Amino acid sequence: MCAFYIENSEEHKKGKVIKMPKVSMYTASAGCGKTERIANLYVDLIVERKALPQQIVAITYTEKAARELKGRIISKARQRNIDIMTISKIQSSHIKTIHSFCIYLLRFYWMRAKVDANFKIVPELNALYYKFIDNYLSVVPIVLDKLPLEKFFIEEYFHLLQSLIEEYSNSAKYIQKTIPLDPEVTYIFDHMAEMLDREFLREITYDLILEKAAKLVQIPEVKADINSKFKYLIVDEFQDSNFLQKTIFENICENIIYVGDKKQSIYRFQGAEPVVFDEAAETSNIIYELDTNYRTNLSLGQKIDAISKILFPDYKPLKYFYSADGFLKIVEILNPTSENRIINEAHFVAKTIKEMVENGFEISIGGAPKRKVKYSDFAILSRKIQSIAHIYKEVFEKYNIPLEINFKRGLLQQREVVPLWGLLNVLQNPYKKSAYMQLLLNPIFGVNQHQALFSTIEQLQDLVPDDLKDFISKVRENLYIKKLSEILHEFEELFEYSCKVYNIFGKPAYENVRLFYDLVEESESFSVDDLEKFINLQNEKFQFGKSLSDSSILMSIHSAKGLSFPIVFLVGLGESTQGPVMRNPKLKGSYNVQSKEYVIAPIWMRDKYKEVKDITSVQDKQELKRLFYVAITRPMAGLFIVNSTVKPVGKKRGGSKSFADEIELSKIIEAAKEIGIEYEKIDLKDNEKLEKDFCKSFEVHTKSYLPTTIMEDKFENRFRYLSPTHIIDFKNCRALFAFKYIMGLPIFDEANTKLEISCNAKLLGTTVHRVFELTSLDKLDTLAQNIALAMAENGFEDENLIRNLVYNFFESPFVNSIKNKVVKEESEAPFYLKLGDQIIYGIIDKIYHLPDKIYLLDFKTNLHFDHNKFEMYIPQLFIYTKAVLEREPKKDIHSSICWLREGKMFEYKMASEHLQDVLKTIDEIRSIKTKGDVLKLIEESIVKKDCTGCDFEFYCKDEQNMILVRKKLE
DNA sequence: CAATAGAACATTTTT
DNA sequence: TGTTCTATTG
Repeated sequence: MCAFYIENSEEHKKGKVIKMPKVSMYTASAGCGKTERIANLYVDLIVERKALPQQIVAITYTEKAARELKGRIISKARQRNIDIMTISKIQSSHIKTIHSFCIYLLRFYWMRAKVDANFKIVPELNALYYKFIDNYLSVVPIVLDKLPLEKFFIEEYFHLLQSLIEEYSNSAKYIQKTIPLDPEVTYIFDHMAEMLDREFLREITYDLILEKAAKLVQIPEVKADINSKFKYLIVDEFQDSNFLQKTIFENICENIIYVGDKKQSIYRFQGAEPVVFDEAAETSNIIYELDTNYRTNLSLGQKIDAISKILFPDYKPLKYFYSADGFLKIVEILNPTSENRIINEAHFVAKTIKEMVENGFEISIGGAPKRKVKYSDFAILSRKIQSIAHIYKEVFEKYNIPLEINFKRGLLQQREVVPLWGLLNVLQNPYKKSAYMQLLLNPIFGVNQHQALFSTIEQLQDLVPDDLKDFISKVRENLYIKKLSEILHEFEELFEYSCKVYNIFGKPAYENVRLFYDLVEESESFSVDDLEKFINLQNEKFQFGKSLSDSSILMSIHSAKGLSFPIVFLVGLGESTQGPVMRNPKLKGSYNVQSKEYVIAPIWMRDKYKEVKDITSVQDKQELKRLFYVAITRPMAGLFIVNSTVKPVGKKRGGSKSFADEIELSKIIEAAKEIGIEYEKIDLKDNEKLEKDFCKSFEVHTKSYLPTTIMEDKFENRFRYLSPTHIIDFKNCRALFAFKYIMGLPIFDEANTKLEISCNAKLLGTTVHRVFELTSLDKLDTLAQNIALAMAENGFEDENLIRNLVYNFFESPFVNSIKNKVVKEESEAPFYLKLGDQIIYGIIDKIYHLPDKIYLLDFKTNLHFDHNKFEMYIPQLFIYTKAVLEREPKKDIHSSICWLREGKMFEYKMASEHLQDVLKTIDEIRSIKTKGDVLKLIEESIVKKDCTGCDFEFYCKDEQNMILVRKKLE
């Protein structure tokens, strides 16, 4: 059993009486007034004095939904004459997304949740996970045996780690239900859960927020405290919850109200399953079914009902409150070639909207009398938005129809747009490091992450290609005089940026870049700040529900959820549903509805793996149907379903299925006549003119001007960056170097004792280093506090040991002599050093700057001093000294290693033979090019070495293992 | 009828 | 680079 399993509810029942929350549930099809009902429930609770605003938690899944719900509740409260004090309480109450509520809980109970109180949210914690699994696999390597050996070992190894991380995070969402079929995988997951539990993380992912919160609310004392705070929990769009979120809900308070619609569950990529909804329904005390639709007009509603019946066999038709007229039309566009498929679709949509507005087409919405349509009555919804946004923008411009595009969140964060954003920032802020990184760290400018990370601002400036450097300094001269769009235009002319993007990232990325250019032009801004404001405003405009001008809107189906529009065009049905192709992951998981388990199968269990994969693909297809359902239930008065396809030339072979294929649109078309749905087929033959017109402004250069940045030889790339440890290890033992850094072999230990010692040693090291990081010489009085903090963070318990080591340093004569002279202090200072072609990076524990001198210190916690060991560290000391010398050439630099056990410091004297030695070692490392070289390295090294105590002696000593190693290197 | 060869396809959604 | 479909082969 995994450590993250929560106690089984059976045991709960047998043991002490645990109060289960009282659950009521509202299930409501689209348009049946869910939000309205929630707002009423909320206000009722307050009016009837059942709870205060601060005692009610209302949860949604998107920020937009949270804002909207809060707005609704407040306006309801005003209507009901609730006093202004209470309304202001509502303003600041817990009406928020599940994530922001959990963030609140974690920060409030940070000690119990074991997170740093000021944790930051980051996209991924892969480095941490890698470290954990790596530790584990070095102890129990059975999993590794299951990897196929045909590929070079290290690749397979990293691929395995990646899959483990991925599936570990996924499975955490299926609390109580995860079954890794392979016992070894179970153990690894256990290990990871344990490690994550121990750390006081300073950075945390969205998924981890929920995991940590789920664990937190199950701690009895915490639960009691939370329960005393909150009386009611209301969850909107409950169908989008996963098991983990449900667990959190069940521990917050005694009264839960779930509101949702199973048919609208479209967040499987976040672990939401319709089954979560079913389960909650089973345990709820009462289920209310809302079946009167207040959104859609009767005649349209009935047609949507008929289609829904085809999608979901057990679908029940609704009652419709408004009986005004409505229409539903399916249009199929048959294109001669795939080239203009989307463009033609956009033309059809634009043309239809134009005609309807100009002809004064009349609609009635929400029971109001008939009125003429305007542009803002139309919404265009698509499953994929970013690949079509630009095309729609251009086409609608031609028809002179204002179109708002509900941008994919973070166009500015798209990898192809980031360099442009970086460029604009670089122009205005010559000393902003992050701007240079945005500009350079991508395949277009080809600067490596490591290289930039350890560079100073000057070095970064040097990494800018010469022609771009010239461009930047030229543009800076008339900054704020030229519009940003003009600057970008020149940039594009000069560097053909969009063409490069097209060649590297493909068409959708290219279109994003054009979209960005268009936006910049539209904004007419002169400064980055203005541009940013403009783009944010574009986003905001729609997020608050009402557009300011009379314009149609294009948005994704996902973001249209919960919204309604007078007339909807559902487009993009002809787009393929095939996703990006990747290597098969080593583990795959899926929720098995029959067995009610989330099953994780490794690739080495071939049959099970296939089974799991099949389940996933079936569920993916079901979700597409729900997505289609969400789209067709948005309109109030009219719906166009547009499917733009390519006429098959001859017989079709292979390929992917489109959205329309997957939801079996053909079945719906078959039944169209019977239902009374209008159907039109547009067979395009001579739409040549549109194509030509469009392509002129859309020409794509195909020639690539990029140098190839990827070197042929993998080893070349691997050792472009070396750390001092690499060099020390290589000098020490070549076999160790090969095992550790080239082959990525795990470390074995026959007895656990050795492991425990080394584990403790590592822990001691990180704890002590953390104390040194926290403590600066001018604030020595915080030392005791820092020790306590570091120990809590790392879960290290031997306080005496830590104190000894730390005081050995801080009470040393050295510290006393410099204490009052230090002008600047740096901890864990990263550096980057270039020796010829070689880039070396490393981290210096401590740097003390005195007016005329600089002291570099490296702390050793575990080793006792002897002279040989000092010799061993000479390359490291040389590199440190050299790196700092380059930064501060005029100062006198003293580098030392500080053995904390004895409190002894040993100073290094720079010598030219040390440079020669390092260069020689680098040369040797860089000359390793083939597997044969690696093998030679190992064989030569083994003969002459005594390996006692080495982490890798397991390999060298055992002939059987050596046979395996040789086989891998053949 | 079953097995196999080979061609065609393609980058999403959100906190 | 894996999947999925069609055409071909035995």
